[in-house]
Amino acid sequence: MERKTPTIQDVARFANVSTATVSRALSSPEKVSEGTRARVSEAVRVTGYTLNQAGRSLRQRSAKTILVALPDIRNPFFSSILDAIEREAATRGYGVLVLNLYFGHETIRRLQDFLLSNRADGLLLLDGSVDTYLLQTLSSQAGAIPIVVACEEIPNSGFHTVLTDNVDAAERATQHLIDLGHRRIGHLLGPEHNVVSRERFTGFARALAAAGLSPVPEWNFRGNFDMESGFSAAARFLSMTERPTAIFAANDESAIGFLSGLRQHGIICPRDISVVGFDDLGVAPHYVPPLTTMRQPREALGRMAAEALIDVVEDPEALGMPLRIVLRSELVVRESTARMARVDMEGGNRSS
Amino acid sequence: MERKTPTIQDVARFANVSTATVSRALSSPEKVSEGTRARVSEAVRVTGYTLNQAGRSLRQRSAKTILVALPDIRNPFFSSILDAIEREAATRGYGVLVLNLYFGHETIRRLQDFLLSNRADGLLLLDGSVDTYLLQTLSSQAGAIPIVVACEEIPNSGFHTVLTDNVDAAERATQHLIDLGHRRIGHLLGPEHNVVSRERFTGFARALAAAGLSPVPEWNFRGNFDMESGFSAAARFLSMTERPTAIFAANDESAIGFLSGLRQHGIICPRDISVVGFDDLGVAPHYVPPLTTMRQPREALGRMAAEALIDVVEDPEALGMPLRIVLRSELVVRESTARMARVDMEGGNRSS
DNA sequence: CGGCCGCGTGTAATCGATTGCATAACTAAT
DNA sequence: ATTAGTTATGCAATCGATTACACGCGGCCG
Repeated sequence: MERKTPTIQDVARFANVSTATVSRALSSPEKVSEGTRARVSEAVRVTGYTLNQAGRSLRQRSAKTILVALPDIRNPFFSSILDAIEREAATRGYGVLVLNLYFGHETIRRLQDFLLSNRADGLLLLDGSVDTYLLQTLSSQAGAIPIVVACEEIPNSGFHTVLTDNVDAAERATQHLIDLGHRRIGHLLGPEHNVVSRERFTGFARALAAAGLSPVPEWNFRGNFDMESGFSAAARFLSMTERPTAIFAANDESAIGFLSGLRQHGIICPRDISVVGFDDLGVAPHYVPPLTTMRQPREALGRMAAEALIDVVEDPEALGMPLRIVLRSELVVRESTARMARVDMEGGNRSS
Repeated sequence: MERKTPTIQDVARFANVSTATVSRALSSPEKVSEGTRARVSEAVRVTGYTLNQAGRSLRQRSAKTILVALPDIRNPFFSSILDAIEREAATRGYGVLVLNLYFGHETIRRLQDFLLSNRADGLLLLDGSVDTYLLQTLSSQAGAIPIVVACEEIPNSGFHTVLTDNVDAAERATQHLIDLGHRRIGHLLGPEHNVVSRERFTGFARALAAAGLSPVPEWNFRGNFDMESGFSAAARFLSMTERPTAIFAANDESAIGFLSGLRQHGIICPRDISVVGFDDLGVAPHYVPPLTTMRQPREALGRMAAEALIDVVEDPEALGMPLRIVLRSELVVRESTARMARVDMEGGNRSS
């Protein structure tokens, strides 16, 4: 009863072969004769043998594990990407380690440790705001740890990258508002130093410019990708006398917070204001009103990033040049955006 | 340039000591003289040494990693628990492997492999519907893999468990509706074979019974914890002539789907119906109307579960009896529930 | 018939860190 | 001065799997 977990030795003894043969029978069956193979299988069955990954890792210097580092697991946007990554990794026989990214050296050190200690074979980074220098070191050293950056771009880093067309998508989202007749259009921004956030602002500005509209700085509301920041932005919106008739929000969460804040003061979407979001969260179609939003192909993004990373892990030469995949987002029109009704000159809104 | 990652040997050579001393200097510094310790530190710094976890795992038969198995990472309820788990694990120096649980033997085998192959030292299970027999085998064998079940209870399993007071919380949620004067109360169920879902139903029924109300089977709407199922339930609700005036939904997501479905047909909450949800998702305070809901202490749950698991991993005797922690949920009253207005006898609702 | 090839298998080294045991150098006690 | 005890360190075995190399055997070719 007090037996330890069986090792390859036990299997070998039972099948009357050497451990080398057992190993071969299990990982390259074509190298052993049919009879031996059968005896080994049987022995595995009887002894209840399972591989000890630590032993294999040590010898092969690979852990069959990838490390996913992300800024916030709780964010449904990231968690659904993580989900896709896990699925892809699972089908290729890899485990997935997750790491929350906070600020400070502590985190970076942890990240480094995971990679350098052979616990993970590669890094899938879902955040562009990590110390680039350190990462470069990691990936260019002799150890050459494969890195794929997803969601956010680290400019000039030379890392493989999988992302969505943020600038273009933001431009199209804004264009949608313009097409509906809006001329007074504001933007609910993402975090100040966030790459994605900037790209979306760029797209927004570009659409305005293309339509010959001049940007109004007061209509750029500081935000933070979360509901609270959208809620606060609503307060600022309400305090203004010259208000926009439409808002492009950097993501759905802030859009929801914003709408929620407005509604408390009787400003109703889409009657009084049109709002387009970004991400197409699960709740978007069920919000009140259902949200018009840019849908990012989250599953595809996660899957492709994982694919790419594992490809490189298994064959560092696999991808020649640094890979750069850009996935197209799709505008989903629902009810939070509506055609401008009447004259545009009166900026005020009455409460219901 | 073509150097491999430095090993403990390199450090030893540089510091002019044996590998044994280096090992001790790093993991039990008190066993080494001060001078040597300094030389080793210096050597570590110069060589850029980092531990190879595979080597250590092999020798110590522990991976400093826990495995978290959950039914759906995308679900914000689970992802925020996962977040708390990761934080706790990080502070104790453990890595976190995640595993999506699907159905079928494939998944179970994977789970088993992870544990038996020494890739993880313990299992944190966020789902009660896994084959109990298999788990029992895992945890009672000589290997004795520590298991903690969180969120859901596996009755009579003898596993350590951390969960919330589902039955009681559901009873209190329902009681809240009763307190508001509702007498015709329905329930939007969770998945049929789900433990949590059943517990919440039990609490619901208990509250009804305590108030002397007789349950109406047609008012139990089949659901699935997701928005779509809530949305479909709304269709059934609308087709009924005798409708409840209040609904206790098994979770916020289904509550939102339900409300969204009703709203499309002009049934407005809380004017025409009161709804109480469960979980207090991030969107709950910003929904229209803001959702009354039972808030589960998700962070605490994740943290305590991780704590307990790591305690057991590090000292199998740490917890004597199977641990059972029950955390109390808290009713958050917002605007989706309102006092019954007039006579209760006319069940119909008019659209606006 | 001799040499070569290829297949299937075994032997033993190896991956990197930890740790039981041995040893040496001191200190303290008798 | 001898012995016992303590502290710091080294030696070498060990964890479990993989794999380079060697070997034996049978078949085939010249």
